[in-house]
Amino acid sequence: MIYKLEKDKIIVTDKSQFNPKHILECGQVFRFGTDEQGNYFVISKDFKATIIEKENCYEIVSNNPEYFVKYFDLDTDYNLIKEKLKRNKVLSPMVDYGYGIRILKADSHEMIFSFIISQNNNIKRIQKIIDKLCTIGKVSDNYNCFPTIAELSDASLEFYQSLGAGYRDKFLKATADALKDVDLEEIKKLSTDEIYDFLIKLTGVGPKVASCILLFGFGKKDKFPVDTWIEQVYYNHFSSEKRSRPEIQRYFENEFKENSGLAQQYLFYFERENGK
DNA sequence: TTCCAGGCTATGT
DNA sequence: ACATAGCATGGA
Repeated sequence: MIYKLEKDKIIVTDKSQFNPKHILECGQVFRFGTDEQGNYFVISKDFKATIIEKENCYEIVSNNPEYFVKYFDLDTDYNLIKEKLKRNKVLSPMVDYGYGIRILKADSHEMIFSFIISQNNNIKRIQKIIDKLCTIGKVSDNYNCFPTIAELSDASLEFYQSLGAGYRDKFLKATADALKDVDLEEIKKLSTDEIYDFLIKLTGVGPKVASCILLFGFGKKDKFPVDTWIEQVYYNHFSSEKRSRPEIQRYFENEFKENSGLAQQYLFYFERENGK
């Protein structure tokens, strides 16, 4: 057990496998930042958490501690997984570099819209577009909740065009319409392959975006999304042999199996922080 | 100015 | 099934 759950906060007692900078800046979610005191905060769905560093622990202060225990995957021991992954000698130093990364259990429809926006885009602009999208979400405290599917499908094409999302605006509108009468809780009961087939039919969702949604929004930790950064880290550190993105994905998923998603995050974080 | 960013759709072969 | 042009926007 790496945490204690209290009424209004969580105490994370193992700093070796929980680091807010690593967790939030490795690109799995986009609604985060630092406050005036330099504390990281994150907004997910309807809830907000602020992470305060103490000498021997982190305190996660939030309006829903139970939600954030699941969100930060605190019942999983990442040190065991890290030992397994470090058997790969190329990955090993990258695990040490991003030692505090955890795979977040984010909201599924929030991930669908977030990663449609992410395609062929940069993280700074993705964050700005998502912030604007959230202005139609209800206000809680001093922040906007992520919009519900009803709010998203009620929004006009003109609204989506006002986000500065470029050509992705019509993808967002089409997906909002497609999800209007879908219960994602029912989709979650399907197999991974069946969920993938459902996701990839959505306009603006291809193999990479679907893999990200499965990994972060549906808890499918055996998925290894391949984007430009992963392509780069593959050629820089693993092989110079030319492979397509689906081939690179299969290569890594076969190498890292049920922990592919976490391995992918170490690689992505390392390359983004250290690559040019 | 040109290139690139957590790629996808549409349209060829 | 695989290859590639075009795509909106903004920052380096």
